[in-house]
Amino acid sequence: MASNDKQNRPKARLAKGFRDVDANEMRSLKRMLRTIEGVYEMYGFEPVEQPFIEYTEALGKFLPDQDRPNEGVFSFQDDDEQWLSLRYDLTAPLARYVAENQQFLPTPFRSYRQGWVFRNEKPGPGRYRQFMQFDADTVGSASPAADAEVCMMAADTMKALGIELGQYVVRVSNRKILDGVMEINGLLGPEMATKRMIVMRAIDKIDRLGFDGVAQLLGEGRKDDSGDFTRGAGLNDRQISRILDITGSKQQGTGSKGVTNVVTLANLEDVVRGSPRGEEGIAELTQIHEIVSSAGYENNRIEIDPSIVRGLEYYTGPVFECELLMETKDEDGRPVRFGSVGGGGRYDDLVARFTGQSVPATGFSMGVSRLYSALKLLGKTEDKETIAPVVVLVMDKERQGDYQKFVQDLRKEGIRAEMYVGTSGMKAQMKYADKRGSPLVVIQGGDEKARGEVTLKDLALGSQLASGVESREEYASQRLAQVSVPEADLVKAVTEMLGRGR
RNA sequence: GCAGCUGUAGCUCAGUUGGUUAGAGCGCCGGAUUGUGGAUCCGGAGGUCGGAGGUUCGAGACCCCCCAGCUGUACCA
Repeated sequence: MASNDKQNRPKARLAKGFRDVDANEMRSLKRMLRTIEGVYEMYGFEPVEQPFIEYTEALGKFLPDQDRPNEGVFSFQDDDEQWLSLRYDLTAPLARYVAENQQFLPTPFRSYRQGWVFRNEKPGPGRYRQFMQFDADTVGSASPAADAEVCMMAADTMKALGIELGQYVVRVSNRKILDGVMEINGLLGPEMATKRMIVMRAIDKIDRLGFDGVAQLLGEGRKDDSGDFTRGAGLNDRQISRILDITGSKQQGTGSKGVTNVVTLANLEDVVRGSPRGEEGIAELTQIHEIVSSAGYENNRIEIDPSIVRGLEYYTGPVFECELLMETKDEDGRPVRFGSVGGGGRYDDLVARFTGQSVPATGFSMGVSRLYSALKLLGKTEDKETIAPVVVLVMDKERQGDYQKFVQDLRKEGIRAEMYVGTSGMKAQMKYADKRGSPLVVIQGGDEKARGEVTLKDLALGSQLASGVESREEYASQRLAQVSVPEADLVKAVTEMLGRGR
C-alpha cells in the first residue's frame, strides 16, 4: 500500500488555481450564502440546482473551425465520444434548462442558483480556476422592469451583507448606446465584429488604464510596463473621441461631482443623436431609472454609468455591475480596491440558440468568492462564531462506554462534544484538545471515579495562566484552571464554564 | 502567449569576492513530567541546495538549456 520508494511518492500539493476551504471559512461562507439567498427568496425567485457538467455543445464552447472544445473550459470525452465540459458560468446552463423545460415553466420564469464554476485559465491573485457564483435571472420578460428589479436586488444584497450605503454602487448602462456610437462610427457590419470586441474590452479597462490607455487601445495599440504590446482597434481620432465621449457623459462641466442620472441621460442624448438603436438604449435606461428612483433607489445606489460595457459578447441591452467602493489594506499593508463583485445584463438571444425563438432574459451574477474575500478583509465575516467541541479524555480504555455517556449527555444539552477516538496517552490527548481549540476537557480517571467526580479543565484560562509561569517546578506543581465536580453535575458545570468564557 | 523576478529542511528564510562536514527561526518527534495541552530547559529526526549540462583543483553560488512558482500583461466564451 504505502510506497517506500521516495522517488515515486506524489507531492502533496494543491492543483494550480484551486484552493481548500477550511472549517472557519466554510461556516462564514455558508452564512453569507444564506443571507444572499434570503434576499433572492424575498424577491420571489425560485431555487434551481444544476449539474457541474453539461454537454459542451450546450455551453456553446467549441473552438471555431474545430471539433474540440475551446481552451479555457475544462472538457473531456464520454464513452460515446461526446464532449462534456465543466460549466464556466451559471447562465449558459440556465439557458439550456429553460429551453429544455419551457413547457413546464411559468413565464416569466424567475430563478436563482448558486454554485461552483470552472475556468481553465491562468490564475492570479484573487483569481481561481474554481469559484462560486450566485446567480438570479428572469427569463421571458423584455420589460426594463425586470432589469430594474435585478439591480435593486443586487443593491439589497449588499445591504443585507452589512455593506453600508456609499460603500457600494450598482452601475447600469446599455449595450445599445455603444451600438449606436458604433453605428455612427461605421463599425456596424459583421466584418467589424473583431473591432467591436476590441472596443468593448478597451472601454472595460477604463478604471485601470484611464482615458489615455483606453485611447491607445482604440487607436494603434498600447505597450504596458512589462514591455508587452497590445494591438489596438485602429480607429481614427474622430472615432476614438466619439467613443470616449460616451464614458464622459457622467460629467457635468468641469469640477462637478455628484452627477445625477438625469444629467447623465441628457448628456447621452447628444452622443447617440441620429442612431435609433442608441436612442432605444437611452429610452430603456430612462425607464430603469424611473422605476428604481420611484422605489427609493437614488443614484448613490444605482447609478447610470455609460463606461460600463462588460466584456461578454452575448449581452444585448442593459448591463450592470456591482462595485465595492471602499479601500482597505491587505495582509502586507498595501491598499486594495475591491472593484466589481458582480455583474450581469440582458441576453435576449441565449435561449434562441436551442429553440430558434428569441426569449428575452436578464440576470445578475454575484462573484461569491470575491465578495467573500472582500467581506473578510473588511472584517464583516464573523469568524469563530462556532465554538470547538468539549473533549472527553479516555483515561481508561475499558471505560469508553462511560465516556460516551458523558458525551451524549452534553450533546443532549446542545453542547458540541466528542470522546477522544485516537489511541494515544493522556498527554497526547491534551495536545489534541489544545490544537482543536476546545474550550475545555473532561477528565475522569481512577481517582475521580473513586470519588464519583469528574475533573473539568478550562483550556483557554489555563493557557492564559501558564504564560505567567517562569519555572518548571511552578508549572508542574500547579493544576491550573481545573475543578472537580460530582459526576451528576457534569452537564451543569460544563454549561457554566462555557458561559463564563464568553 | 509575452515580459520581469524567484527556486536552499514541512514553513519562512540566511549562506561572505566560488573554498572543508550547508545553517537559523518556527513547526514536528522524544525527554525533564509512567494522570495534564499552553511557559521553560535538553535532545532528535528531517536536505538529490528545482532538473540536466558546462566552467573550475573546487559550484548552493558563475555560464547555458529545461522545469516550476510568483508578479505584471494579454486572453477570459
